[in-house]
Amino acid sequence: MLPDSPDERSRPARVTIAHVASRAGVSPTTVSHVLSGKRVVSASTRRTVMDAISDLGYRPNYVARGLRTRQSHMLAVVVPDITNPFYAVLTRGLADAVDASGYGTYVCNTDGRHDRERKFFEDVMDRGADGIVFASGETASEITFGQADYDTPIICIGDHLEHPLCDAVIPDDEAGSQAAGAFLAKRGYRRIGMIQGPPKYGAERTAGFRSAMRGAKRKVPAKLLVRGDWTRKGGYQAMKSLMALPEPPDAVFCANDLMAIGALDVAHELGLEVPADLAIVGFDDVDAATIAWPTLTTVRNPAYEAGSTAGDLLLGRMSGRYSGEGRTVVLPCPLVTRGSA
Amino acid sequence: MLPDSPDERSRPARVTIAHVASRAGVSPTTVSHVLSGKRVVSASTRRTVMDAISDLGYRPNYVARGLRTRQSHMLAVVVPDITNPFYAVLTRGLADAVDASGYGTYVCNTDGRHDRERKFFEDVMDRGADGIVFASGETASEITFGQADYDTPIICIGDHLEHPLCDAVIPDDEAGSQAAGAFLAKRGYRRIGMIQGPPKYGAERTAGFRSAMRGAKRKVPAKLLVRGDWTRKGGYQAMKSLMALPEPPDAVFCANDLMAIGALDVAHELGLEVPADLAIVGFDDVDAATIAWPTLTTVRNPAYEAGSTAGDLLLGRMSGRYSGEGRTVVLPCPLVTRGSA
DNA sequence: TTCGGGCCCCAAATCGTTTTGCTAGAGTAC
DNA sequence: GTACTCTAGCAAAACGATTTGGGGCCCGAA
Repeated sequence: MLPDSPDERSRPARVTIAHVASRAGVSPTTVSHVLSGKRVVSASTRRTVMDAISDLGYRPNYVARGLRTRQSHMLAVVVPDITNPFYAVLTRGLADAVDASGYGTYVCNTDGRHDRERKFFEDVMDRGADGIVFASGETASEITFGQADYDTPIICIGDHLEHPLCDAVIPDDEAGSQAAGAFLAKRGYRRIGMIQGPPKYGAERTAGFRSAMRGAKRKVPAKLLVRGDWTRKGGYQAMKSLMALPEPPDAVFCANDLMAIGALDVAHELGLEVPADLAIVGFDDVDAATIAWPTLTTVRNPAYEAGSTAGDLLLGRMSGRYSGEGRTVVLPCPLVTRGSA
Repeated sequence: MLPDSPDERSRPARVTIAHVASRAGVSPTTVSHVLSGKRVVSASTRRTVMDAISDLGYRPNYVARGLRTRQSHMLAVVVPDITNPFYAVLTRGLADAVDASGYGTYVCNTDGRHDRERKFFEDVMDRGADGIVFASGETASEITFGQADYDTPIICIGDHLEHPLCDAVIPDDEAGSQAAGAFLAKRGYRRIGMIQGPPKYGAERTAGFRSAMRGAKRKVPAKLLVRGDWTRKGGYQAMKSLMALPEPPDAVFCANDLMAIGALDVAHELGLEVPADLAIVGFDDVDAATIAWPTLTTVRNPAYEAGSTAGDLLLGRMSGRYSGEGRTVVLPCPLVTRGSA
């Protein structure tokens, strides 16, 4: 079959506001006004215009509009990896919050790399995003945003940022971790250990745990505090080392669910009963927490709420309803008890 | 603290190509040419211009550029729900494939609703997306794209679409399901059942399974073919009904992993040994498949590859390297054997 | 009759690029 | 000196909307 008739000059030019205007016998100005409602036009003219619009199948060109109005009605969300359920849910929360106001979302995966964070930051600025939510790990604050006159609002998730227009929404990691520790203590576990995140990360989770131990008058030997790299495998290895101790723990708080699942793996491997022989608590409450066996007791990290409050904060600034200095909202991280502790 | 000095007219106007030009003592045209390289400019002029650019911190305005060139360097991906790991991974595959070519991705969640599919389709057209990948469930083909002269390339994932510029990438559900069925038969299971998707959905998976049973000379009693709604709970209920049969199955193929996990739930509940008493096979190979206990034998649905081939197809059309009629690439779905069968 | 004031609508400038001719000048060849 | 070809740069017209300062027209009041 041949591609098409060779002479297909016939492709109808895109229909613009000018076509509508000429068909309706009015000026482009008037068409614009019936569309935007920024000035009143008589009912009869409005009808004529509307008819012309639907006859011609006119659709406004957002790019042209954006050039003039300096608004893209697009938000950028910068995350380490959309494949990570936490960020996927966060993104969804954001999208849902702003969808009704006509904002779409543009997603960037940084893999936690600074160069990519920076590149995407510039990319979305140049694209004219109306707002940015920055959730790229804990490294956000290290980004240099340059000294330019950014009047684009920015929200940081999980971290602060020194910038006048920057709001922050942060989960209350410390309180959540404290609740987890207190829960284990109250359940009567004697030797409670923790698998932390890598050095310099997740300090609040460790702090919350320590505070809980202090509150319960429990000593926590240095040997019972080990580190993992957030992955299932890392959790597995860390747990292995804990269980190899002369006096292994009878309960372990893991700084995230993936590592907790790794810890569960070694419990299975060792033939231990969870939670009778060994209790395990995670952090995040990802989907997998209910799929693991036994189901994982964990601290809920409110990804969806984080995304949607970010959206609300952004909406507030973009609409001009709020224009003060940076706000910070902290989200509670409740303990959810299931089978593993 | 007061908002700012009251008279802050001082906000420096955005620096445009004209500023650069005047600072470098050349015309905007020349600046544009050094940036795009579309015409040659002398080395000395180029240097002057580049210096002016970095002195002023000029950054090109993508919106204005897009208006003129009719390119947004943005791709839209329309999925039911980014929260679903399958679509998250697909989106990531797409993003990775096109990132190097300077394309970004705009994500739309339809929740499988036709009205939203349609709305987002128009939205991304009006936004001037350079390409669209449509992965919104199995309903894509029912969308009416209108008769407009869309010269925007579209890729459908998992389904075809009657449109000259539309390519399709579809996973080989049938072959994958057949492999799963054949595997169970070869392992010597006697009564093999299946939990299908809802009516009218996932027909290929059922077909593959039936074909495998025919090939292995196994009869499959109608009672052993039940339906679920893709969810864990649905799988749980379907499995319940299967096990309540006078002659329950000793192996079950589930049309997706979530339902397989639901099936595992009832095995646990009934105290059955998996796979000794009961074998279970899923479809998709989501992350959770390796978290379930025992780990799930399943058929791999290549989400990442689907996304990245979609990206490649798009790149081919957008660059003009290909402009023929709709292509279809089918992706193999290999069986991955783990603990549950 | 004139003036003031609503009501509708229009012309033209603008947003920040890219893309065409076009031209001035410099270098050859005859 | 003429004719021709390059080279390097410029002016101006797009691209498709929004925005703003007017300006007819009509009506009622002075």
